[in-house]
Amino acid sequence: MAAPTELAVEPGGRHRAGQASPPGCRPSLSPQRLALAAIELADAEGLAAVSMRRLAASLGVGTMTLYYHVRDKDELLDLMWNEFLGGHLLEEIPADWRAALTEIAQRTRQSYQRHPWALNVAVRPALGLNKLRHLEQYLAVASRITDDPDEQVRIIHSVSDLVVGCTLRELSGQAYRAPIKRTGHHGDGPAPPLEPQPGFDELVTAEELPRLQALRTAGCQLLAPRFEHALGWLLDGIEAAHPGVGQACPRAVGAPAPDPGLVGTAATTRMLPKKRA
Amino acid sequence: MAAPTELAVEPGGRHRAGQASPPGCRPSLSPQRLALAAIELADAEGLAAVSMRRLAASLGVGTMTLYYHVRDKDELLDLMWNEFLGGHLLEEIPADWRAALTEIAQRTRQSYQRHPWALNVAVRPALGLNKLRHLEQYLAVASRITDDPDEQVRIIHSVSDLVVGCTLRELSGQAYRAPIKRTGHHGDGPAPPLEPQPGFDELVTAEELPRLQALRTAGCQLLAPRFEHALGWLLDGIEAAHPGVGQACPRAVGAPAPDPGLVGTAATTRMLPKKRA
DNA sequence: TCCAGTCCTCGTACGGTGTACGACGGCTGG
DNA sequence: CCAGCCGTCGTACACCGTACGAGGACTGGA
Repeated sequence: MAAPTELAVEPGGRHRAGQASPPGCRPSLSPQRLALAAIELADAEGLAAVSMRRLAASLGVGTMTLYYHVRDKDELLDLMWNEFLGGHLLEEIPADWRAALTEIAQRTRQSYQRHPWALNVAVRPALGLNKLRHLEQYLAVASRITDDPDEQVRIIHSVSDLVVGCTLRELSGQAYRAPIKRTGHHGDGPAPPLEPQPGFDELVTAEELPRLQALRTAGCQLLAPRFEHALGWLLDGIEAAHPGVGQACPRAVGAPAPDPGLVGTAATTRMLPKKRA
Repeated sequence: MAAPTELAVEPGGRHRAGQASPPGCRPSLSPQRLALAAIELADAEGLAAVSMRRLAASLGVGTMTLYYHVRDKDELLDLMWNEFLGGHLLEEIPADWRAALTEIAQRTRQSYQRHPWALNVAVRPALGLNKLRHLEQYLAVASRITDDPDEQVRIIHSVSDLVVGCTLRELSGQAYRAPIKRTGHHGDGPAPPLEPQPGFDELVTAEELPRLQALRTAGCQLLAPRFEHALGWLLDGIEAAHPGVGQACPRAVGAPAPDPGLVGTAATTRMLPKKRA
């Protein structure tokens, strides 16, 4: 469950899966199936549980079988990352640029929260097809704000950086408050309100940290989510830097809106090569 | 070299290192020394090279000796993280709040760039003393913008989130362009200008990604740094949300400015407990 | 002087990991 | 019938984190 993209997987192993599926069409192994199974594992038991042995076992095959479909564990992670990115592509992009950027950001955020392991994989640079699709969607919005390509890129990066940074912080925070036994449920409940750290008091009472102390006595919670505030400020800044953008809403631009079939079909496409072994 | 904080380490092992050093004062093992050695290792050969065996070897002791000073490898990572954070505390906080936030952000950024492994450790929630000091410095600035503690926290988070997100993206980008042999040098040279991905063209020429294609033909580089733009926008938004802050610069507030001695002395202090074994 | 106790070190061993190598069966085309 | 590929997988190796317990150095009290 909770696989980011649900789609029929065409068989065909290592070399060029482009052809039509052979008649005996059972859903044998494939990079995508590997990725989906690995994601399921990571969602359920954390990224550390994704070992080649466990993944193979969960697929009912021998360990080394995986290495026929995947060069590395790194490549497996790349595939997971690509699949993850495909999971939060928008079907339709809102006409208003603020709404659009907000929607993309929040979808991404939710996706990270559903698949916390993705943050540990995010360091990986692999530029997969879905990453490009994601960028394309961002670009569709940014191009309504400015015509300068460099500026478009700056806008996109600033928003997506904020998303990643904020989500990373939030997830480490809630990783704290559930220090052990990270079973499947991550965001259940609205999170306990107070600063949960035991022994927090001893450290903060140090006369060295007056403002933190004041914050604590004020009952302020350090881990409050409030991502929207930050994004709002950033968008305000962007808007101020690009006058004459706010009102002239140029109707719903024909969003690329990748038809669901396409998203899946080409997803088996090899990631871009990373090592030239 | 390049250890974030350089300071005399007092000996004394597991239980309460508070007392004065015994006469025979050779700099034996200590959590701090472990952390510093581990950081040196991680700087030189990446986080993956930091194994208990290698760390022990680099210190000239047996592997299991480490476990007398550290409960876990996790605790070692916590110590590294704490030491890392201590490495970019400001000695003096600029009077102007924009300059102050910018300086904190950039110092943090540079620190991440010097120690890229820290981003992989950043998922860890451990609230060490240096983390609190870092927060305190942020708070010293945020309290000049608003009196609302919750708003202060929101401001701090938004800035630091942007820093983390941006740095994470940049480092993965340059991790790409130096795919193998990640030796010590990370940011040498201004980075090659063009989109370096081999095979990038094949993917982008897909008619599915028109805007990316346009971007590429426009010669725009996707991995341009330009962190300052994003931060500028964010600060603009914050400033706009808090009118009457920009000009009334209330002189150089007496920054906590932890005297260098203090920063070091207490740094051996145990991290806050994470697992309640 | 002896002994008990604490601090610190470390060798060994166990179960886990990623993966190189080569063997093996089944299918297909000549 | 047979060569050759596709896909599978067992074994082995080096490395990892760490539980366990032995042992040495040094202390303070008897």
